Amino acid sequence: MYSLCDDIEQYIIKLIEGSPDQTITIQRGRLANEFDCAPSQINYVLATRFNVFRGFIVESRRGGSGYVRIRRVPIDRLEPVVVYLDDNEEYLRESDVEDLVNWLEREDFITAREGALIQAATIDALNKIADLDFSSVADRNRLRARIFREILLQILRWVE
Amino acid sequence: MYSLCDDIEQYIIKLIEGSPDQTITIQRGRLANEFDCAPSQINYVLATRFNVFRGFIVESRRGGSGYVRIRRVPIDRLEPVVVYLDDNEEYLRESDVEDLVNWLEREDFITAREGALIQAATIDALNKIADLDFSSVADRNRLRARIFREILLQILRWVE
DNA sequence: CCTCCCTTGACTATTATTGACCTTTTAATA
DNA sequence: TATTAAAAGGTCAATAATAGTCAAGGGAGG
Repeated sequence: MYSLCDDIEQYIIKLIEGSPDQTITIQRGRLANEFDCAPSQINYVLATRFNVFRGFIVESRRGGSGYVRIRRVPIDRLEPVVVYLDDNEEYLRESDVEDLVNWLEREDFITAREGALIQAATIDALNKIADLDFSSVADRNRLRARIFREILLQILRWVE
Repeated sequence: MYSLCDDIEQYIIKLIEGSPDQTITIQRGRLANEFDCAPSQINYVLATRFNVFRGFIVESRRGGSGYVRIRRVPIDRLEPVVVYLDDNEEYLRESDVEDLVNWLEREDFITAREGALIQAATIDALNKIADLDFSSVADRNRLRARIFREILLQILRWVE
């Protein structure tokens, strides 16, 4: 079954495989033109085939001489933790953060200093927003989970 | 994908790196002439790439023998940044965070990876809390500043 | 039919570039 | 000295060039 989507995916993958650093930089408009499709089709392909969970990261810039950069990165065992955070958003207490950070350190996913940074962002900072009208425990836990989640995704994406 | 803007930026950076005191003095008109562009283009590059958040200070003088002086400023302590965060809480936009993080990286206060973690916590995470009834821009900026601030304090406290 | 992808297009957001007009400083000259 | 022209640089708004988002519709397989 023919699919434009798959075509574009294959095309991009070929480009990446042919690049020395597993990174390509393209222009959305030009690519859309080559495939004679709507530009947003490219976004669809990027969102469904080149997201972090499939081991790619995408950066872009709008405006004159804008671009889309696609990079292949190795993925590892962090994914399940992200899923856990998604499922348990409103129950992520401070102590849970501490446990997770300890685990991440033990598993050598993060350095001790990075662990300290994470705790600063998800514990200390959230203890100092009493004035910000954001007091429900569940909401605070959710906020904590979102911050933690994004940090984890960042670790997942990271390549030296 | 050619970008005049990026070209001018690179050119200026080269000049600065080749100067003994990280300072260069140029003439807007002459530079604009070299790049065959509108003089105000130079102002645009200065405003977007060489502002304080990115660690540069620009001074200038008009009139006969006018000039534009661009200086890369080292910071030796993080406290001024923390003070800045306290004073400008409600105006700390995403782009300010990006610029500050880049600065911190260049000054070797943080690693590139730590920079990525900070951005995850203060940008990505805050873009995903629309449902958390926490939508005022100023409040969001404040929250961003608090998180950033705690992370910085953590870095300040950190000893290997 | 129903669902899940795919595909499109209208609308939005961001970044770069240019040009018209304004301000400041210096230098020549009345 | 006062005036004025020339030589800088500054500001701002309009336009162009990208990319992003979102909702609606289409079609193939169950």
